[in-house]
Order: sequence, then C-alpha cells, then structure tokens
Amino acid sequence: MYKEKEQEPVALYDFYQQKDKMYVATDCIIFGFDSGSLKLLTFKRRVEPLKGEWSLIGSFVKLEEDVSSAAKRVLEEITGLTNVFMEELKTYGVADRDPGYRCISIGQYALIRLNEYDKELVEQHGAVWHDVNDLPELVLDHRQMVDDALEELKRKARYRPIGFELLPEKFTIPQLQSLYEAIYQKELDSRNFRKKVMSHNVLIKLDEKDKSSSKRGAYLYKFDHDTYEKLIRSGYNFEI
Amino acid sequence: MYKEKEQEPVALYDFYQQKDKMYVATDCIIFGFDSGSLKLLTFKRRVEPLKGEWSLIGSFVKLEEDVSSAAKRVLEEITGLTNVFMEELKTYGVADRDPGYRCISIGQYALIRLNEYDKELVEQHGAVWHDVNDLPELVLDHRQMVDDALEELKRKARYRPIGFELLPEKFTIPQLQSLYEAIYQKELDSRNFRKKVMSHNVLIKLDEKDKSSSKRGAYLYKFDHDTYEKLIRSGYNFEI
DNA sequence: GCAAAAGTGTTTGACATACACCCATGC
DNA sequence: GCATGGGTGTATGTCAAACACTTTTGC
Repeated sequence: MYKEKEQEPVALYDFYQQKDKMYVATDCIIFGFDSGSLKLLTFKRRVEPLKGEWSLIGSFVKLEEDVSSAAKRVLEEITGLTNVFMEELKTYGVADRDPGYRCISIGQYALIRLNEYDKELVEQHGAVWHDVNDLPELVLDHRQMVDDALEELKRKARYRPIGFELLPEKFTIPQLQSLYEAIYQKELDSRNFRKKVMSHNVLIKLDEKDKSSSKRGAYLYKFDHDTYEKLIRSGYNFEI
Repeated sequence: MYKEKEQEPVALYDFYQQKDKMYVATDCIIFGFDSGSLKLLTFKRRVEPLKGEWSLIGSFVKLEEDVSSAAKRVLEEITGLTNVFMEELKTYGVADRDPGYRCISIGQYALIRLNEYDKELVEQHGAVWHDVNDLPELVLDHRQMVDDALEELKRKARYRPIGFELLPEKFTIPQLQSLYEAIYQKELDSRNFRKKVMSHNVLIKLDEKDKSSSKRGAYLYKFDHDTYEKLIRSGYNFEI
C-alpha cells in the first residue's frame, strides 16, 4: 500500500503532515545454547557510523512491513530459519541513541537451536557467536538490549517452556538442567530438577540414549507440545 | 538537535537516506481506581480519520524527544500530573494499523491517583473516565492495548507494589484489598490478604481512621517506600 | 439492639529444599 | 577395577488456602 520509494509518500490527512517522521529499526537479540552456556549472535557493522564495530543484527522497518515481520526477515536472511521463537523485548527510544539520525529501535529476542541454522549463510554475513559471559563491546545501546533480554529470558523461562526452543528436538535431562543453570545463573539440584520437570508430564521419553557426555548415556526426551497446550488451556500452572 | 521543521532534516549518512521513515506515536493507557473498580481515561478523537470516536490519549513522538518523554508530556498536558508511574507496554507495529499513514505506536500504561489529578484540565481536554468493565468501542487497536495493559497490570501487581500508585497516599487495608480484587478479578480472603500484606512490614499504620465506608472505621496506612527499597536491594521477594 | 464493615488465629495440605548413594559403562 | 556422569527417594520446613467469630459504632 505504501509503495512509492522515489517520491516521498504523502499522508492522507493534514494533521499528520505537520508531524515528524523518523526511522524505525528493529534489532535482534539472537540466543543459542551450547556446551553449557548461552551464546549471542553478533556481527560486524558494515555501514557508517560505527562501521566495523560489533553490533546486534538489525534492520530498518520498511513502510509496508510489520515490525515483527522485519525482525523475522532479518533472522531468516542471516540464519535461514523460519518459525523461530521470537518476542518483542522493548523499545529503545531515547532521542539521541543513534548518532546517524533520529531512529528508534524495537528490540526483539529470538531463541534458536544451534544444530539447525544454516552455518554457511551465517558465515557469509560475517555473523559470529559469542558466549554471553564474554561479549565484546557492542555499538550504541546494544549491550543494554542484551542485558535486558537476558533478564527477560530469566523471567519468562520460569513459567513458559521456552527453554526447549534452545535445545535440539531430542535432549537429555542433564542438558535441560544445564540450560536452566545457564539461564538462571545458578546451580540446581539434579534430583529436585528432574522431579519438577517430570511432574508436568510434558516430556516424552525416547528409547535412545545420548552417550556424547557419559559412558552410561542419558535417555533422550522430546517436548510434548500437544499435552502442554492442553494443560495450559485448562489453566495449569507450568513452572520450572 | 533536530530543529528545522520547514525543511526536512537530512540524515548524515547515505545508508540511512535510502530507508523509509514513518510516524512514531505513543498511546497512554491511563488507569485510575475508585469505588471498587478500575477506570480508564479516554477521550474523543479530534482529528481525522475517525474524528469523534473514543480513543486513548496519545501523541506523535517529536524528533528531539524521547519516546518516554512524549508519553509523559501527553499525560501532563491532560492531567497536570508529573512523576507518575508509567511503563512501556509494547509496540503496536502492524503495517496497516493506522489508515491515515504508516504509523507505529508504543503503548505506555500509567497508574494515577484519582484524588490528585487536575479535574478541570481533564475536562477541558474532553477526557472521560470509563469503568474498564464497561468500555465504549475504541478506535484502531486501542482496545487491544487496554486488554494487554490489564494483563500486564495483573502480572506486575503480584511482585511489585504498583497497586499503591492507584490509591491515595493514605488508604485502608480493605481499600487495598478491593483494589487487588479489581486487578486480579477475583475475590480474596480478607484474613489471608491482611496477613500477607502486613508480613512485608512496608505499611505504616497511622492514628487516623477512615469512616467513609463503615461506622467503625478502618485504620489508615501509608506505604513505606524507604523500607521497601531497602528490602528489595537486599534481595527480598515481595509478593501480594 | 441491630446492621454492616473491621479486625483477628488456627489447621491443613502442598510443595520447595536439602541431602547421599547406587548404577551403568568405556576405558 | 575405576572413573565418570546418570539416575533415584525421603524427611523437613515453609507457606498458601480454607475457614468463623468478635468488635465497634451509627442509626
């Protein structure tokens, strides 16, 4: 509907025309999980200002595009993934946050499985995974976005099964525990953790074992989305 | 910094210039509490499109203005209040949400005390309080914003003492309970409620009674911000 | 003296926490 | 046979939920 790019499109009503327009961006805080710690996808900024510095992956929102679609577009361009867990974090709207020109940014965080994304594509875009506990300096307010996202993740993980978005389809209980330890930044008791997780009856035990981290091997499980949905609809209070 | 209104300001870098600019608005979901129920401040829209219909109170964000400042400005213009509790809700960024022109809006909700705002000013602006359980139809996605804000209020009220922002400085325990019942939309047991609230030691009992709703009268209390801050800083888990 | 709201304690069950040992296997 | 991580059960304390009667006072 707002197609013309050469000539500036015109607002339909006088009232709007006197008002200021500005750039609207979206920045993606993309998390992964591996080897016991959370990872963040960053890349080297390719445009002035601040060219060459570490940055989150973002884009300007186009006139004909939803804000959430813009973030999904960016994520797909870089990782090849669609149908990824992604939620709005908050808006970064301080007037002078971007030295280039007035630009607000809507932070959106995504959780992806490190065994599923397109590694070549990521490389082509110069994107790099960093351990969240060992991040380089990031441009603008991007570090704040990451910190906010980690806080939000901590809050959300408690009452919603978003942790599973970060693990492979098949995972072991020790892996799951290690993930929650990374999110909550504290050690958990394995007996209590297992008890609580199992009590919800949303894990399907498989006949396979994962022997990559022990001789005995740990049983693999899958998250049972259907049962979870049913529970939630009936008012169940899910908590990990 | 971005002052010129007649001539469109120019972005400093080529990269920006090819991108789309759009209007950024903020809409305020302003809640009050009285007579056992939550109220929402709405007004009749004065500009096309949708002139004359019920709407939230909002404004376009100016180039030199923070998004949060814009919301505070609107709130002060209409109620005369500053230093009001206000937080970002979320961004409404669907491409065709505003028929006038591409415009995203950042919803921000505010909690105010109905005994403190400037009633004349509110009237001058044609603003009207509605019971949230009996709202008229609102323009655009404003009804969605209200519903989202009510959800958020329910979540936030549990772990943060934001309820007190809606009551007069001095309030009774039954008033406080009635407020929480309105927020949670469910009745609470008065013995358990009082026990829990008092257990935090953040209420200061006054020597006055409020007799407006009973012959016996109920003691008035004040919220003890200082003690609350100390508790929180020391990691206390506040919950109502 | 009675209606109407304010104020007060105890019991119960559910759940979070703390805690230590055996199991299976590859080397 | 031993080192390594996987897997299990019980006891204790804390806290939320349920529940009913007395107090005060204006009329």
